[in-house]
Amino acid sequence: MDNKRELFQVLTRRFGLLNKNCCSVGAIDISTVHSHIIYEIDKQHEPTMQQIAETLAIDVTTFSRQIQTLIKMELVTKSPSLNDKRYYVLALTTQGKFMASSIEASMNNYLDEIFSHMNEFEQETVLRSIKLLNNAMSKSSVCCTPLL
Amino acid sequence: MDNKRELFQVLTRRFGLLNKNCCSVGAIDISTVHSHIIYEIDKQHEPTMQQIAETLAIDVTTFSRQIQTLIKMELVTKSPSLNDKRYYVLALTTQGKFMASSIEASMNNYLDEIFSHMNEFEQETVLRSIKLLNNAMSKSSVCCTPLL
DNA sequence: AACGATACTTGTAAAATACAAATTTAAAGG
DNA sequence: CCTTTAAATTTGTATTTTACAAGTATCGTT
Repeated sequence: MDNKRELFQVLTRRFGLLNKNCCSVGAIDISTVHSHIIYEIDKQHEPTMQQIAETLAIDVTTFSRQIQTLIKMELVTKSPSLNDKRYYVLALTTQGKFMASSIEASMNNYLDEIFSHMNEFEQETVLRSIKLLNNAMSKSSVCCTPLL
Repeated sequence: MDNKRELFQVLTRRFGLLNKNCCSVGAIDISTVHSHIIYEIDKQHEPTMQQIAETLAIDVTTFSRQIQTLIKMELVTKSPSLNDKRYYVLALTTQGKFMASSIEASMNNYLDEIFSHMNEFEQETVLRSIKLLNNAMSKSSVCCTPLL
């Protein structure tokens, strides 16, 4: 009964696809990575570059250029911190916030649709299990170390 | 209690990391995509280029070059089908099979380690839930359409 | 004021991606 | 049997993504 790996392999792919399909809002099309960046900037309180890069386990130099792109797209702003000019504080523009909530909405739609193929009890079980799994992964040493 | 999205967001990232970390076997370092390709070639019976590309939802032209790389690395072979010369049949070399089973082993280690942070009952529940989720996703229209 | 440490950016070069167009082979229609 | 159409794969080209090494600017400590 050790098809654990197979289950995870398929699930991983599906998640990848879900994230890929998630992010066309209106005319603007956004990459998976960008959507994760926007998600985190929205979630964290006055995050700096490094904070987001670390949360997402992205190389800082790569991240620096990704932010440049997002700024050009007018979704994100980057302002030098007043206390310490080495830091930059990231924030979403109005358009960026709109994008974030659009993605949130479509992602919720996707998930609701997926969950609609299960009964009430199964839905509960699955959600609880994902929490368990997340928890176990956060305790694990082999993965996920750079993540919160 | 609708943190469904958040749960999935984090889980997606962790899966990504797990896959990233999975694939250094000996001196050879392999990308996430390549490991998925090797996994599928190993799993499917005499698969063609298009079959694998479709299973993994990778653009065929991109896939063509990825296979070229894997052939150069001597992990994969590509032989023209006898029935229909338009097709190529993909297979793993001895080295490729070794790579596949090495990744399999290290992936199982990772998963076991993660599961070790849960009790017997939780482990059962989580596994069952992942099956449920996979199943629900396969029925869904919003994601995963190109996947089996 | 000088030192190293920290946050971030650029130089550069490799790899990944995808659209359009080409190539080869097979199947179908007349 | 020949022509046309379709299918599987490759190349041309151009963009994007990535990451290491090295750079710049600022801070804290002494």
